Amino acid sequence: MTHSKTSGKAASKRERLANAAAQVLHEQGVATTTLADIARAADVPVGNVYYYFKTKDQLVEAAIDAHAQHLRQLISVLDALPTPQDRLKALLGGWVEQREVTARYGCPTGTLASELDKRADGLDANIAEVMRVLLDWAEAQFRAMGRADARELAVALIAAYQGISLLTNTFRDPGLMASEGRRLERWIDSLGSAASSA
Amino acid sequence: MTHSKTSGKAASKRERLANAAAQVLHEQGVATTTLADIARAADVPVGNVYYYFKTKDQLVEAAIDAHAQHLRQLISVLDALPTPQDRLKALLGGWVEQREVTARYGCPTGTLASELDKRADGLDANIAEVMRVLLDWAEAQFRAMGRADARELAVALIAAYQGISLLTNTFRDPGLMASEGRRLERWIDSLGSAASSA
DNA sequence: GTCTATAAACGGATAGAC
DNA sequence: GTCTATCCGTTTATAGAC
Repeated sequence: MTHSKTSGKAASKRERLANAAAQVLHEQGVATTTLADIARAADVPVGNVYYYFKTKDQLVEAAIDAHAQHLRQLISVLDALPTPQDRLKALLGGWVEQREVTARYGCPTGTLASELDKRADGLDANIAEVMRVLLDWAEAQFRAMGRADARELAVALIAAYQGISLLTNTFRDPGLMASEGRRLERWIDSLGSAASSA
Repeated sequence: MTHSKTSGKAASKRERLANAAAQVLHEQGVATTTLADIARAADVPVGNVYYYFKTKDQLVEAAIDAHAQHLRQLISVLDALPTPQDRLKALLGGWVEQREVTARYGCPTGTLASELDKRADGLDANIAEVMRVLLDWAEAQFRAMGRADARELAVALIAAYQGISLLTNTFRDPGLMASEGRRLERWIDSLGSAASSA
């Protein structure tokens, strides 16, 4: 391999491109984003991009990897918290904190998943994997709370987030995310290890 | 105006194009869909499209109108049912029935909203309006159930649908929609005119 | 009103100089 | 390893014949 994954000093040009791709693809979507857009954001000449990524798809793939990396980091922070309720609520808190960005551009993972599912390339499997990691983590929290229906609850929680992200974005209204965040918090509180109040 | 909105007999070429656009844009997304794709689906020669729609955006707009029309029709059917609970559950039932299509292509309105929000054109306002009609209708049902937090519940319901549509599509798993549909049905049942069990 | 041929623009990708 | 110039396919959109 020609490129070391992480050089000791500043981000390599390859990393700069991957991170720029993650950001610009989130803001503009993959369809409307040109290689020139990404190159400009990374402050790299257009033609030079092809030295690091042979196709646009490889750049999209690198952006997904960047999101996956970010998710792993988030999870490791959450896992330091004492109870599963704390961990889930901290996840919620992060979503609400990001509400302004979400109102403008939607959920980074969700919008990407939505767009990639329409394309022929196999990248949809990559983004599905990222989503599955989050789903599995949430399921583990509900299971730690003693819920037998942990998977269903995890699906409901992530779906609630993806859905409210879409509405927040569609109506450009961060308040929707804030309000739904509070509702979900009450919902988590209401889930003892007992009843199955849907 | 040159074109009558509805000629007595078969769908006009303009209508054929609008309906073909609605379907193909759902299946492929606006970005990857070419005018040639829509023209082929409508069985109209490519160049001729421009006689009816001056730009691709106008065709997208017509597709959104078709979705709005479809929604109004659905609502008028639901409104014939006796109780708000019946009406909401019938809405759920329709979503679950469509789960195979959703697994393949996502929610028609949601995927469109997600994609249009990334584009410079003003079409995002059009699709937001469609979403708002559904939201307002759901709110009216919860209000008829005596809930003071009707708007919040309506947002939660539509968000749940949009979110589970995204997951159903991402994982190509219709079972997710079926399972979440049952959960939401129990949730609606649990909402008396009394407690605010989030 | 309907359709064909083609112009005009754009964007992904490559060749090759430095 | 870095960058410029350019090719080439695709797609939107138009001109104009029928």
